[in-house]
Amino acid sequence: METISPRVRQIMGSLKAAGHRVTPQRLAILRQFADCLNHPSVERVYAAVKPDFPTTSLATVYKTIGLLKELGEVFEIGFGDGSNRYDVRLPKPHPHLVCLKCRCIIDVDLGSLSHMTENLSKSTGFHIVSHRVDVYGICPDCRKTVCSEI
Amino acid sequence: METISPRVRQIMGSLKAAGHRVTPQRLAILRQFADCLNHPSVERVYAAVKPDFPTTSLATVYKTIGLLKELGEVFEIGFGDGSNRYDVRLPKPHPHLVCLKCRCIIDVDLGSLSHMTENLSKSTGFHIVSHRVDVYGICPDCRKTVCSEI
DNA sequence: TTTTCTACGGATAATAATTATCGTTATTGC
DNA sequence: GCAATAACGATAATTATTATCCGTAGAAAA
Repeated sequence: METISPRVRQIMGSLKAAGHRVTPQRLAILRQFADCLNHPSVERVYAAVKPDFPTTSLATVYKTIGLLKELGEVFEIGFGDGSNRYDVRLPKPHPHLVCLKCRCIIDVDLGSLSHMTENLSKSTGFHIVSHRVDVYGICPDCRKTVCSEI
Repeated sequence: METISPRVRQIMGSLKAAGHRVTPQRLAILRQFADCLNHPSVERVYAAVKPDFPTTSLATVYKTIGLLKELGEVFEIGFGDGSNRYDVRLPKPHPHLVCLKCRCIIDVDLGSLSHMTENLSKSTGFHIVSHRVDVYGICPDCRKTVCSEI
């Protein structure tokens, strides 16, 4: 389809406003990111864009993500084992629920986090900039198949 | 000094119970980990052990940490940029307060996290295994010098 | 429209943290 | 003390990410 979602249009404006070009490759990456893929890895974005732009390089995906990070339009969820995931739809710190088996990531609303950071700031003297809350477990789908895979 | 702290003694028992040897190198790493260094990186542990055991290899530090992870005696705090930190004193998931400038890490008590995971389990069907809460900011010390460094 | 200038894309090399390999050494049980 | 084997240490391999470099395409000016 040719329609461009509001979120993609918003990011396009953000790119232009910062003096960057909106190239076909970038648009393709953006659309996958914002409309199709949920919390994807770099590899997944790369694989999704490849069919439309067979010559696309991994480097281009990395560069585009770097640009979006700079503009604050993407939020990076880093895991220790070198498998970063990205969130373009809600590009700010928020709690995640992560399945340890299939690695799916679900956004959850825990509320009252602003109070938490306020209290922390008072009690420790830190200037709070950001936060990260991850809860790890096994998702309902994976709980069904967990035994058969051992 | 030659005294061995209760925590180090506990881990020594844990190692022996699992059929592993307590070698001088491992003991040196353990003592730094459990008694001296707070949330250290691998490099810091390596540097601290080097004076006592000049021939120590980075590989040995990694292997020892891997062993302690296996035994559940160390908790790994992974950052996306490939700079893991470790916690031997309190080897289970807990909230951290991280300074974005000097990278110091402080343990904080936010309470009521068990209720949070209980509610999450009910509302999402996940089997909750672990969690991670990180709050990022600038620590009081760094706030004093932040301007002079620009 | 043509020219120019520069950002961008793509291939590949470089980097850096971690893990694996392998011969040698040291520890433990007998 | 001796044999079996776990552990050490040096180094190679691996992997995600970043940097480099050159050719190209796209915007702006003439």
